[in-house]
Amino acid sequence: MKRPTLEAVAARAGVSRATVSRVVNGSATVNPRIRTVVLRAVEELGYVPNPAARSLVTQRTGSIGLVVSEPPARVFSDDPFFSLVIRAVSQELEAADKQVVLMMASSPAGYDRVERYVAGRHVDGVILLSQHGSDPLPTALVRTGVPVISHGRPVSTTRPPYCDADNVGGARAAVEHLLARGRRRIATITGPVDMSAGLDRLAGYRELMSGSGRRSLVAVGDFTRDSGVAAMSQLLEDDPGLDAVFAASDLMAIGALRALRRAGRRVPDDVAVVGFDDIEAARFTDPALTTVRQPIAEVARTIVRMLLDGVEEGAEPVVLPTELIVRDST
Amino acid sequence: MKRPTLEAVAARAGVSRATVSRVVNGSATVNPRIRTVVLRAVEELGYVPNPAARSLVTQRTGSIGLVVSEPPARVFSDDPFFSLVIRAVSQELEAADKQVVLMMASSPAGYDRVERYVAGRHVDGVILLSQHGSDPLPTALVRTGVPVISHGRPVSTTRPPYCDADNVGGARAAVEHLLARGRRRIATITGPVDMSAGLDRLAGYRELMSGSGRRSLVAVGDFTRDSGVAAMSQLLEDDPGLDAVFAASDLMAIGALRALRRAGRRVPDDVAVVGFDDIEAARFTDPALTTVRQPIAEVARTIVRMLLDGVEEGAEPVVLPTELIVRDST
DNA sequence: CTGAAAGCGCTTACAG
DNA sequence: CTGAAAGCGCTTACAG
Repeated sequence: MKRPTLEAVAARAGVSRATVSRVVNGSATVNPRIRTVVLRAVEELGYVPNPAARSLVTQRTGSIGLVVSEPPARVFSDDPFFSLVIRAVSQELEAADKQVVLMMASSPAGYDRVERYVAGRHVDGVILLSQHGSDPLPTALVRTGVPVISHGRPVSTTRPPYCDADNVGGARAAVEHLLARGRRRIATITGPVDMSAGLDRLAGYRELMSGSGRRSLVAVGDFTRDSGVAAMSQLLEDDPGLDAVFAASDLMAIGALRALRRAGRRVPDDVAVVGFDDIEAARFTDPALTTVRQPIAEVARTIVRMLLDGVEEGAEPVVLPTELIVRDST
Repeated sequence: MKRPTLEAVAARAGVSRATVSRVVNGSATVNPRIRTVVLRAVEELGYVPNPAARSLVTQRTGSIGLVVSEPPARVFSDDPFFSLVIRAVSQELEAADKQVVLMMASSPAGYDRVERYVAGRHVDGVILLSQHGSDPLPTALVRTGVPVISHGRPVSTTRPPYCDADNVGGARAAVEHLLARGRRRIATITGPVDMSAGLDRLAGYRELMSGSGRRSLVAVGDFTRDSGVAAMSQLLEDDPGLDAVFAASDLMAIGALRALRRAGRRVPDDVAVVGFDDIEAARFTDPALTTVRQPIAEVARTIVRMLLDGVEEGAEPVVLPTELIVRDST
């Protein structure tokens, strides 16, 4: 069962290959009568254009690479954030009739593979997700000449254009809220300190703390629940009198809740807890979690638009506002 | 900045295009000395093969489509199960040096788009995830002639080869455990009844209940937390004396825990709860959740192997064992 | 082991 | 508006 080619359709319709090509690609300059005949032939033969042949001549593929730069053990691990981002991005891309090629990279071999793939022009553009400080990919990919947009502020020396949520502002709002609630000894559990989301949320916290003349109390986490448990236990040991904690992710906040429960602290009576992300699970904790919501879909939409609009290196980044969602944990 | 072609490399190395092609593709029949020269030229020019040209002649693309057939609102919503599966599958695929094209389909337009893409031979094979009863995609994709393997038992009339976890056995083990713990009025919260995972887990429950001469007590859910809350409330209304519930997903079990808490029932004292999946969150509920673990990575590995081995329609399905993980909720 | 040549299936100036 | 023809960048029998 060989697939019919343009040639076959042309023969059947009694026209040239060029004409069939024009009809298939929706060119305006085709006689309506002929168009109808060609369309019928396409239909009858079940013709579907060969994408390889097409992109060989057009030099475009219609695909966009979504590069997730993470230890594979974590990427999708259990963190809904990535999932939500990936869904939002791919939805936007498909609305623009682009296919999404999902690439995970987490090892030198993985970086190589992704770089080769992009350099080989398998994709017309790349969206970079979740980069860490040591990540060689932003630089390598920008060097291929393929358009690159970063999801989240890049930490690499190469700075592709990016869109991000307002992490600093969100953290600020969280701490402000805690202060307004009368909390005085406010700790934070940070994200990975080699990622901009981790860094920026910490910066927002520190800014407000030092601005109000208070001492920072910091424990480092990595966005996972388990790290939230460990960090909270550590904080309790460092300052048993703390009365609030701002966790840089909801997952870590969930871990913190568990550590607090184990330590016999009541939330929010003894310790208030604020998370970040507003994943669905935040509504299901006991007590329900106060958290900072990110405009995930909007960031995705913006990134796709930037990529399709051909935004160049050096362009102004776009930073979208976050929103504090107050529930029962504060 | 034009990309160098095979031609350019050949010129630089002083050999024919055919020879360069052989070297690049690792053909054994090349004089080692020549190979070295060619490799140097490739290096100096930064040559990367053009995939479109290559696949135009080889008729292969090196890509595998991962088709997720779900309302976009749910796919990645907050359910880590999909994420875990997608990660596992793409890891296996990349180990086999295949690229992963992620395709979400949830509307007639989406189905069409996916079908055209596959029919256009953008991919060498397709893995089908999460089909619902009314899903036209299995049939449409099988008809394209592209190899299709299903993740999970298909519910369509067309039956592509598949690999699945032992859903029936897992449900059976959950109910057996509940019976062994002395529970007598055991309810279940089902998954969507147009999906095989929902159907099979319900079948396992029913089988054991009727086998032990008990009446089934069923509420329908859709795998989400919210549906777990609603279903549990319903069950409590239907039979206030129930002493156990088997939820067909951990997320629904989490919802059930919340509904039970609200209703003033203690877990496990008044009501024992068992989930299904063993996602990470199951360790963080209060009390920690007893659940049925699925071999997600193993299923993924098997599916990829089946696809690459060219398993044909009509082949024996592979069903992998599940395992009961006992924690504090029973 | 190597090269000349055909051919994969399209698109797109260029004429007419 | 339509067609003949060149060309996109590879791979692979086929000779030698």
